Amino acid sequence: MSTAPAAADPHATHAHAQLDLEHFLPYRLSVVSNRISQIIADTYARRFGIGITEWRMIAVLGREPGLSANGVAERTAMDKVAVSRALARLMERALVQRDTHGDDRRRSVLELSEAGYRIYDEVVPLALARERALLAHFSDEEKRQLDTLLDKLAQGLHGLAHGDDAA
Amino acid sequence: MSTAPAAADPHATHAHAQLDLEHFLPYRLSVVSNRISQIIADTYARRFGIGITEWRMIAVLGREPGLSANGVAERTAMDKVAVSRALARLMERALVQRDTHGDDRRRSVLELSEAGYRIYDEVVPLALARERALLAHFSDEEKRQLDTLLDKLAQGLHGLAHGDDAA
DNA sequence: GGAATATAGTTTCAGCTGAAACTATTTGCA
DNA sequence: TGCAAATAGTTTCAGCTGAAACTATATTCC
Repeated sequence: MSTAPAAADPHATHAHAQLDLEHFLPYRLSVVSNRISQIIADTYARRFGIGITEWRMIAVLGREPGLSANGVAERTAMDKVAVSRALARLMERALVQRDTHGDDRRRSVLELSEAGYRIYDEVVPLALARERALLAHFSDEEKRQLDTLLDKLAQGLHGLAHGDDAA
Repeated sequence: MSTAPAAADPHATHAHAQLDLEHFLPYRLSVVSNRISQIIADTYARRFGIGITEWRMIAVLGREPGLSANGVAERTAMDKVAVSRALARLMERALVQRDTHGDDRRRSVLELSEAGYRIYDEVVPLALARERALLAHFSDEEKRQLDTLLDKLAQGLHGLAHGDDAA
């Protein structure tokens, strides 16, 4: 906190509780994460005309063809409404083909079209390059740490969700 | 990648590029961060009827009374439209008072009302408790690492924003 | 077999969001 | 002084989002 100009009002320094947003983990995480997402989304939008949701869908379908819409939702942390809408957009542009599952006609069977794979093959190296750029100044040790810490944060969330009255 | 079921389609294993969303940093950051924000937002909404934007505004005004709307925007990483709307909601509920700056009548001078401070004083300890809960299983060393790594990620972003054609 | 329940996916609705346009005020400068 | 440009903040508009309702199909259980 090098530049923090001390708050002038007595309220801030006396009676009241204190919390600096800049040092508050959920805030910092959110800011960093949203900026990264925004930068990436801009690139995808400009170059391919797709949003984050579409990109995620293309990414999982490129790796696991034949997934159902629900399967996509599970693997992308998106809800089924978002998946349904992304699917509609992708089908409109003929980037994804939909079939119906033989045994269960409620279930869709999704696969990238040739055009979809062309985008996939272009976006994936770009995404990986972005990730490398993001981590350009990280040592191998730091990358490992980041990996571990993110996992640990994710784990901790399960317990956190319902601790509403505990303080 | 312990549980990855090998993709069945030849597309996935041969010719095409490969990227696992689960191991892709921007995706993981986004998922963790959004889940944390969601959990916190739910709590604030249920207990105080305020959203994340309002909470951020209350947080900075509690610490730095007298900020302008622009000052709030700078300190919360929100854009001025979001600030304007959060301000409208907070004033409607009489949680924030607005005055006009003497020397520059465009500029607002914002401060929490008594009711605003009451919420601030209730929310701050709750937020800090949430943060502690999130980091409950982190050693001091891990907390330091997380701090450092987030800073480093944030720094790296400045250079990333315009590297559009580089691959 | 057939009613009740569950599941896959879509649509509707109401609220949120950012970009751009707009108003009001101040600053810069001839 | 007075006009052009900049700044603070608000409003408008168009698109995105999640919850809930809805359709269609499948499963359970009598």
